[in-house]
Amino acid sequence: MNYSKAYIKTLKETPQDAEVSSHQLMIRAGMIKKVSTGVYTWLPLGLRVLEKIKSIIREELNKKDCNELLLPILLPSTPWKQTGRWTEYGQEMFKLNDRGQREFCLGPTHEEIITETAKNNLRSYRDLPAFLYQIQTKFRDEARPRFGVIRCKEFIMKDLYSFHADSDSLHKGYKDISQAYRNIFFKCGLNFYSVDADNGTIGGSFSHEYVSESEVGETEFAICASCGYTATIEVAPTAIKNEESGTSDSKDITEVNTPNIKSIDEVSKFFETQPDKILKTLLYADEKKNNYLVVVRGCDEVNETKLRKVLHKNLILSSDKSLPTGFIGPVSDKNIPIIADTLATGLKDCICGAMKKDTHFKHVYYGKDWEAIKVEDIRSLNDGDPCPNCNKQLSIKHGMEIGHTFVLNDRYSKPLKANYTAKEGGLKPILMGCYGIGVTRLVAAIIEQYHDDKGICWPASVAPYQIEIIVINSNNEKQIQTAKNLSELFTKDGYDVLVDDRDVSPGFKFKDAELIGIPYQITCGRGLENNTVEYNDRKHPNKQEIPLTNVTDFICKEIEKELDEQKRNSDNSSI
RNA sequence: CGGAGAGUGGCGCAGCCUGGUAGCGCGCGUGGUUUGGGACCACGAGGUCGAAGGUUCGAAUCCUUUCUCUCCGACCA
Repeated sequence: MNYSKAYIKTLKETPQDAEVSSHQLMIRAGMIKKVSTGVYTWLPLGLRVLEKIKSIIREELNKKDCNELLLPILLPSTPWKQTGRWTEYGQEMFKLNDRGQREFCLGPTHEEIITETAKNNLRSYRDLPAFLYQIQTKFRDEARPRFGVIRCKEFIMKDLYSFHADSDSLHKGYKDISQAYRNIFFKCGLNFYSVDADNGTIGGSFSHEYVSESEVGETEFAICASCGYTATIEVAPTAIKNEESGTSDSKDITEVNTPNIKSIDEVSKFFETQPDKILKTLLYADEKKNNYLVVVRGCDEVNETKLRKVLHKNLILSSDKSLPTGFIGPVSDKNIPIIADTLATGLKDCICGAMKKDTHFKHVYYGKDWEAIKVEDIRSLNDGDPCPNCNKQLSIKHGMEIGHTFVLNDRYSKPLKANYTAKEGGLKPILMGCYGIGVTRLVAAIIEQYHDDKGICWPASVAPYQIEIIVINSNNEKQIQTAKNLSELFTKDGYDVLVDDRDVSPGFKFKDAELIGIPYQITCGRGLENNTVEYNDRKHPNKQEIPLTNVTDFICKEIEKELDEQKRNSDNSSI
């Protein structure tokens, strides 16, 4: 492809409404264009990367006997009502009616429809297991889309569903797909972790999140350097034990005037103590506006996923202003049910808000001064907490969720009556697993890991073009002709080549090449007088003159070397 | 949904406080000079200042309403 014919419009200046580097670079490199908040057009350069990633996914899944199909985006409400998710999914779902007032949604995910589709064809244990997947656009009415294509209202996802006769087969399938996922992410060049995760509203028994390491990620996870334990912060259990509690040496609860001392920070300074001697109390409410006081230690944060599991319902932080914000505490006559974190109930002689403006209590003891209706692990782990597996120190990292796998069991097959005839006769619900990869998000994840201050540095496996040939002077016949010849040779070898033949100054071409990040670069310029071209590697810049006769061999070897390395990574990662 | 901020040629911004007919850089077009790090000269095109209403002789500027966008939080298979 000649650059002069390519629809690649780069931007010199960083767009104002892009915050994270992948977003800025995707816009500057002309990969995407925003249409509305959380809705993007994929321009030709971006689309090329998307297609490369899709090919990698297809290649790895097809190896595992997965079958690609394409489900509709427009989905009727009926199966969603049968599984209960028509209401359970909530405001995230785009709903609409047709002219006959029949209800539809734009598919946010496809468990219901795939189960409906598959059940008619999977009638016997002889048909199982089966693996079906699609690469399809999903729609979610995100409350707050952000970070470019990382969190969107419309995005492309690869979703795979597996169908099994028994639990052994399901777990074998799950493991197989996990291996395929590792291969896919390694081939994309990513550093990633597979971590224990929460099932959310999808249901089922257990799940893993695939998280690419990145500062902008919205997933927080704990990792143990010593035993390899990994889990998202939502599910990682607290492994700290309470000391023996007791009130034998207790002092009497005392009211203290604390004018305008509200935050945990201010309270700990005022009392000259540490946050772990203070009770942090937050007011939560359920959907019916029933209030709950949630109590953790001052040094901890409430984990709302854990909290949801304790009460089996969704709680949200209340904006009710009737309680004195900053002075809320569990010691009161208000009769609001209290959910307490285990560690909070272990504190002796601690400080808490007195439910009265500008007042705190000191010498507060659990059991004597306050009690909770539930005492459970409802805090998020902190950096340095002990590992639940080996008790060594955990660290907390940030990452981006790029894939998620779930064991669903009969969560969907049962309500949708997807049954098969078992070997010993009789109908049984098909057991299912589902496995997602955020395809559009992967592009951003890769850029987050592969960029510098000049632009993107694509891994060869997903680069829109593997090779860029820069013609210094597009009026120089020899330079143009050499570029053309080289391009044909590389193309014949199966590589994608971009030839910058534009009549602009050389600096312009170099800057653009760096920005769009083509991994291997050849410059046809002054060296041609001695029959050499200049070679450069985007990721490890090191310009060198190479004789024209060697250049194709040289570059092909460099590319193969990079691809082999990624392949070795995935071969070594068997689980 | 709560808090904060922003809408002025394709992009990035100034002008607004203190009302008087819209400006800069980049990009774009034409001609010319250039050709190894976003070149130079000349000429040129392009904006009902997000929208509606109001105050005023006069509104990008002041007031009201509204829409859109960004950031922090809430929410998020």
